[in-house]
Amino acid sequence: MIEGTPATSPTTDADAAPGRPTLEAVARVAGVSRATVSRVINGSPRVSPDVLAVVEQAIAELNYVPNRAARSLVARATMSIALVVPEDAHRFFGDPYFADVVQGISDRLDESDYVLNLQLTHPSSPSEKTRRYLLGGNVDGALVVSHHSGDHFLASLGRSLPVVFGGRPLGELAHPGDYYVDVDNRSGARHGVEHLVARGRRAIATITGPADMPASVDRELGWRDALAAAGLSDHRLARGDFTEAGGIRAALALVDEHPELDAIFVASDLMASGVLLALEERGLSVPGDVAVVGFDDSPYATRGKVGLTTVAQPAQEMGVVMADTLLRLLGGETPPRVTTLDTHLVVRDSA
Amino acid sequence: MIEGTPATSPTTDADAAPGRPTLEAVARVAGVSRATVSRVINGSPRVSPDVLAVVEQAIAELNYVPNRAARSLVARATMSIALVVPEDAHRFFGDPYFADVVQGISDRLDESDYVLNLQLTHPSSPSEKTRRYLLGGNVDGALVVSHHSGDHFLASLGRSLPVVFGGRPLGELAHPGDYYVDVDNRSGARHGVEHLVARGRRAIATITGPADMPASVDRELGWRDALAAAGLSDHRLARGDFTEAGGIRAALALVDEHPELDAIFVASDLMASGVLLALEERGLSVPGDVAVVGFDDSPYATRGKVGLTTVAQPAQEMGVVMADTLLRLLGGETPPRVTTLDTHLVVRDSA
DNA sequence: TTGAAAGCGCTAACAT
DNA sequence: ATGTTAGCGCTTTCAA
Repeated sequence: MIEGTPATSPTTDADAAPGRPTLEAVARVAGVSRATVSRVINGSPRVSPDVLAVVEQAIAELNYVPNRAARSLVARATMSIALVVPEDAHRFFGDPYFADVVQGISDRLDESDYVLNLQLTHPSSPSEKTRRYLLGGNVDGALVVSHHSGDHFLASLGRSLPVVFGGRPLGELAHPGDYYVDVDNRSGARHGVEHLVARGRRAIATITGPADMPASVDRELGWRDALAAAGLSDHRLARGDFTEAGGIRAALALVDEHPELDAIFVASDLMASGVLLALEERGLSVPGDVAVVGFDDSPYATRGKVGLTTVAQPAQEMGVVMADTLLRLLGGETPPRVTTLDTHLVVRDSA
Repeated sequence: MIEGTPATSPTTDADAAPGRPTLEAVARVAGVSRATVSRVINGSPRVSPDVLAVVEQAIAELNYVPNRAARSLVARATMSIALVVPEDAHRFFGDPYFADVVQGISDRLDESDYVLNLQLTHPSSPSEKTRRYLLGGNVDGALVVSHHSGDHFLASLGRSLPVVFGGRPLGELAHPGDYYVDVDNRSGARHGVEHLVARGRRAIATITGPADMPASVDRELGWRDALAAAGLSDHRLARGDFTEAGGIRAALALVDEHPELDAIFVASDLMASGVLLALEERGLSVPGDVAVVGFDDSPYATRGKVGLTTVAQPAQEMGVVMADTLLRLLGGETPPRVTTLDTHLVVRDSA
């Protein structure tokens, strides 16, 4: 089905098979042994310049491409890694953060010989097929990208396979040997809140994400850190769910219960976007009445009328580092088990 | 080699290798030949019930999983298909439409033995690596998901490999033999505009997408169809870019240039979301002053204060059908070259 | 119905 | 520096 044009066939053999050229065909054309061709392909230094030229010529001529399966079989490596996404598709694809992470992963992998196998799985329990796939030696390693990490199978996957997590695995699901790259959510949040304090705000509330997500927990901790350091009260808290609608609900609840609040630190830009809507609804000006600081520096930060001051996290770099860490692991190196990426504050209008 | 825990080893051989069990190991345990085990694995009917039971028992006992590479080598099939995404990552991941398509693809593929290789490429020219990958026999087929399809390499990919496109390849880039699944953008748009007409609107403008996207072109055509049928003028048109900001700009330009307009048919919900913002900015009420109909029925349709009346397209089904078509192609069947999915109008507040 | 044997395309000792 | 030779784990004729 993938017939190419026969083009040039310098050999005298009568057997010209129709399929893709094999290493053996190259060897024949170049007039050398298969081992030599193999050496050329794998960049061995033990090849004389002239032979190398001849072989490369033959390769080009035949448009030869090594057969991955054959190579994998003998090398006992699949040269492919899994991108495990234990999230609802909308959740995942709708989040600019993931877009950046995946782009970073893809970019880094482009420089390698590995390919990416996409595994969309149910958040709380990967399918039997996925499990078998991951454990069945079909990939050399895996990258797990998710906010959740609430699943035991994935949490323990690192014991059977080289795995790098995006974001710190949470609590009991974390294993001492886990590799992961995370952003410094806690200090990022702290800086965001400190900015609020520096702006003279004193009644600073927060809207967190779900309690089962490490990022939520850490950002909440950072909020408390800053308040404690400034001697401020940390009793104004509402829990959101990282959606815009959730942000609206939480903000409404917050202003109703704590009418005195003069600032809100929101754990994500998407929720902050909802907060802005809710505040407008209540006739509260931003940053006049209430200052708002978000988290992510996603496209949502600049979507509304008032630019969102937010804590930027290097999502794409996160992807790059994740891929890089796994690649080094697969290469037999010993990369750092934990990499923590820095955040930085982006000041716009809202605070 | 150092012996691990012997566990169960009914054989008398002294050579227990430590790696994953091979088919041969299963054969030994079951006391049959490798050929028989192979038959069992591949569901051959030529196996007696008792032997089958014994072999299955052995497989379960050893937790045997066939080696993909070995299988691919002999079967001359990789059992993997490429998901080619010639879009900017943000564009792609930020679009709920793609989320659904990919989910659909993934769902359908989960029922097969194929895995998905993610290929993020530059919209206008896939990297050399991607080209070699796709053409080098590394995948059995490819699924191209994009709004664009402005690239020649991808457009002609179908000649070297079974390929199914998501969305009709445009104009000169289309090849007679191409397989694709598309939604009926033209009639969908027409119905949307007809709804506007039925609501008594007469000065109906449109905001289109980029001219190089088939979906844009078709929706514009549908808009014209409806206007022509109603004897209305089709001179109120602004070109957008399928982004929210673009929708805002286009809407602003439209109301300034055609203050008399009483309705806008917008080629995507995301842009329509921007349109709603722009209209509010100008103090125009929806649907009071201006009625708005979007396209997609994405989450954006219900995000704002006023629910968006929109033309729903079955994005997830599109993914399923794409995958299904490719699978049938790979299976030697002859599925329809073109599948056109229906749209339907979802009436909310905006029109 | 079952087994024996011959590869699929490649790499990696081991010779030379 | 280059060639020879064994497989990697599986499927598949061909016999029995």
